[in-house]
Amino acid sequence: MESAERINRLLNYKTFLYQLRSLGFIKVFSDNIADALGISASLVRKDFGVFGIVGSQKGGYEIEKILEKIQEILGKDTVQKIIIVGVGRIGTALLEYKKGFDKEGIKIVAGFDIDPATIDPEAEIPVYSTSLLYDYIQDNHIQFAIVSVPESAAQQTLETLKAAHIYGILNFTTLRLKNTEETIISNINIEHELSRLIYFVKNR
Amino acid sequence: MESAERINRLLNYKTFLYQLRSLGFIKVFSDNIADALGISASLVRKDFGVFGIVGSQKGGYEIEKILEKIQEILGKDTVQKIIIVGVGRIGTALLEYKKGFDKEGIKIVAGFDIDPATIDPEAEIPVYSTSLLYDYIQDNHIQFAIVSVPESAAQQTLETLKAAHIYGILNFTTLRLKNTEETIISNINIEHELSRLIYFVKNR
DNA sequence: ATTTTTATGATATTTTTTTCACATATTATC
DNA sequence: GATAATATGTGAAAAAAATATCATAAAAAT
Repeated sequence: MESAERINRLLNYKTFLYQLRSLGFIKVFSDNIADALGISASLVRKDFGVFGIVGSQKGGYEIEKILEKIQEILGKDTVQKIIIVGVGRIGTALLEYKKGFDKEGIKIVAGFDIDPATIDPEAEIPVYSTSLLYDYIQDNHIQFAIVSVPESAAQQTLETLKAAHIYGILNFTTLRLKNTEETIISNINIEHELSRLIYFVKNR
Repeated sequence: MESAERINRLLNYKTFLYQLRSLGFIKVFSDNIADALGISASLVRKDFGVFGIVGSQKGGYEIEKILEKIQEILGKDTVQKIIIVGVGRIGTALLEYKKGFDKEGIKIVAGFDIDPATIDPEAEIPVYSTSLLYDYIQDNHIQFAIVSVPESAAQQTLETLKAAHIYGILNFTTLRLKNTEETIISNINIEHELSRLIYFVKNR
């Protein structure tokens, strides 16, 4: 399995190459990508080598071919069903990302909330009571969840998800739980991001 | 200057030690921290060494002392003023983080939006018209901005911020601009986070 | 007071990641 | 068709990051 950093770069390649393609480009050189992302060309080539992306000597790489390969690596052939637990501000914002997610084979299939005013099982993306969370996961074989509940509900929510043997959690709460044998937890911490940014600006 | 990874760990140490302290702990061993964060104890000690955090042999580290040192390293003695450009779902969610940010010396001083319905200069955190953005930055010596505008406004917004010589940008749009001499841009891409999570679950 | 225990801190080792360098293949030019 | 130009792909080298090892100091036990 590849390192997190390498997968990050792969995603960055993808984003950049989508842009290039939309500008009408057909081919690209490792140098172009390197300049755009601020890394070295040899690292781009090494990544491509690792992922089995081949170009032609002197002719560079075909954008279309790279993108196909990347989608294959990321397993974007199968649609992944995701639920959102906690349909507050952030949860709602994510529900609205729908279109962008769909394009990438990520399908948000339901939301869960305790607030009766938020619950709406008839919506395009239905929002159910959190009390149904565990059973929904079981019945629909859900593998991924985004958690955007308030601090106070975080522990309970994460425990429920683990108990339901969910495979991956994108955690927006500040509570940090460790990965288990079954569940990978990816934490997003805006405050950390800001603090880091401030640190690097100050120590530039 | 330290690596991004090391600063990340420092922030993780901070979060974990806050938790420990709130549980009544006074001292901590490198082993405890290592176990909690899933890294090795020697890495914790190496980090501490680099940052000038010292413990006592056999006695471990004083939590209070570590936390003081971390705050010092992160420059949390001075309050940083931040603005939010784009007060939609995500922008509003961030405005509501206020309390958590304040605690960390991060002060959101204003929002900016083009929607007249959102503009409210009298609110606790005032929301102004985006047309005032450039002048506000100049007049108030703002160094940091969070950008959470829709895709269509991203390019324009980021250009304005760069032109206003802002030092750091936390970018929630999918547009990726490179750092300039003056401005560090930190990109947050939820779709990438999800894709990475899915990749690691699938290739576990 | 002496011995034992144990956690730090520094150094050495190992592992991982990135860069360098160049042979090779492919396209363009003459 | 031969020659020149140039971008890939790869294996070696360098750099960076993480881990292991262990002497030492400090607390606890005897």
